[in-house]
Amino acid sequence: MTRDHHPIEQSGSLVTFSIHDSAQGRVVPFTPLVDGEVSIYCCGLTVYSPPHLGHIRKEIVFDVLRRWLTRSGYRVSLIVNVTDIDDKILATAEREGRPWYAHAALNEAALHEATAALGCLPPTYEPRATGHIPEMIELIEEIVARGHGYAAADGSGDVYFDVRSWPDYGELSGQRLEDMEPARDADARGKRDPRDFALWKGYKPTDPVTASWNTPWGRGRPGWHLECSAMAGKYLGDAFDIHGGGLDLRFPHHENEQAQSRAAGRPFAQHWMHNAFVTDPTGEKMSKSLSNGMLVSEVVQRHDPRAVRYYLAQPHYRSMIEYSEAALVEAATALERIDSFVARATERVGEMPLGEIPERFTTAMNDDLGAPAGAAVLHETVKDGNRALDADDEAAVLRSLGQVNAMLDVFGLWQGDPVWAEHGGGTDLAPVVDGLVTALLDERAAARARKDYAAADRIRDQLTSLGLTIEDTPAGPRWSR
RNA sequence: GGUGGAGUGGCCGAGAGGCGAGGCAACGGACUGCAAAUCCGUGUACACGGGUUCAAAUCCCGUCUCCACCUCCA
Repeated sequence: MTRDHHPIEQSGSLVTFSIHDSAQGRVVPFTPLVDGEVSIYCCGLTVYSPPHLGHIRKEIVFDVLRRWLTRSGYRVSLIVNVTDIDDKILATAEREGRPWYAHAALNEAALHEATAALGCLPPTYEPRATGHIPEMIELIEEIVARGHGYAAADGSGDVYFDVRSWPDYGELSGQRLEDMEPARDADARGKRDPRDFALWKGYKPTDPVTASWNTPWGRGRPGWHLECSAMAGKYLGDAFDIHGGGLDLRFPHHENEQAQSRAAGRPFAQHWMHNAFVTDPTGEKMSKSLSNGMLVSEVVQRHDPRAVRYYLAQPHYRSMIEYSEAALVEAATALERIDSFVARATERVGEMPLGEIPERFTTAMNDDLGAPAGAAVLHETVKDGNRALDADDEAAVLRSLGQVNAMLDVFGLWQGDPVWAEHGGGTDLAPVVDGLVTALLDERAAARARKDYAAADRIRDQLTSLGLTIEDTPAGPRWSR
């Protein structure tokens, strides 16, 4: 595997990875702050509910980004936080009658189950908001000391960011302060401007005491935006390369993160990447509240998890995916075609090589993660490989197979990837099944030999009705699934 | 009111001035006992109306429809 070469040396010329920087609204060449390393902070989930298809798309998008940059020779640090304290967690936990932290832990476990099921590598580190209160307090102190934050005048214990003290406020989302809809926040709660946002939220008697921490401004809990700034700073430093997240976080979350971090004197993210949504079957954004069979745990009951991953990874990350069950089935069929080539080619050459990545695939992925164009190259390579298989050109089969595996690996779909290894559990019946099916196929072969096609077809129909596919190849019958 | 995005063949889904990405489905052919798989072949697609250009899905103007954000939503 040639994974360690430095990108600069790749094919003798400078590698030109470009990304769409949402802050600039265009695709720009990417140059990391530290040569050969990429630092990425990606807003994780607020764990008040199990993840649905839309949530998991973000995990897959950034997993593919990370795999691609790693494959390109970079050392990648991917920090994905878990927001384990916020209004919705408190509210949902109370409604469901369990402590907020237990509720968060439960849904964090569901998140991990979902990411593992869909083959996402664990991030470099996954900090929890509640584990970083000291870092948050430090950050607030810096902001206040520089005159961009203030404790609420009403003595509530709230601490706000003063948006009017920060001229660049609105820069990231391309909005001007005066155009913004004034917050529909009826009670100003001691704010200087209705658009000021909370850095820290003072303790309210309706909150559980366990959801509060002591600070120089009194007891309370962190504001959502502040958490991310503090965690990004701790693990990636004052400046880092890429900040990612869902499109809906661009404003206010990311705008606020950037404002408060820079107001504290930290350069913060150099580039912003935002992935688009998965819409629900009515064409609207999938919301957390309606769980109409879109939870990851439900979808993987209906479909092969690798097919689900393919379905979410193949469209461009900035395009909306209009979810439909039919489209998912279609994606599964397309992946089956690839898998079927891999299976037959692997049988032929007797190994699972991870080969070179075709140039066109590299070009596609370097252009703002052009997954669709990359997938097209993948399919064309499968076709090449199938032709080679038909032509008995073993060298060409080996080459195509290596390329296909390498491209699958970038998408996190390579079957040799440990993320797809079966996690044990129960007796492995595979050899038994294999033996039984082989015995039946032998019987069918005998029937065919004596031209008793009725008997032969009966056996095949029987196996087909069990969900197996029987193919007669020049090398004899093979069965799958 | 402000900001951003989208409308592509039966379906999904790229592209962004000239040679029809790719997949799924369909049809024809090869192969097969029949199939399956595979290969070969088959498509006058770019919301609508104007315009610019030798050439427009791609640029400009206008219209319609949809979506997102401006509410602690990936």
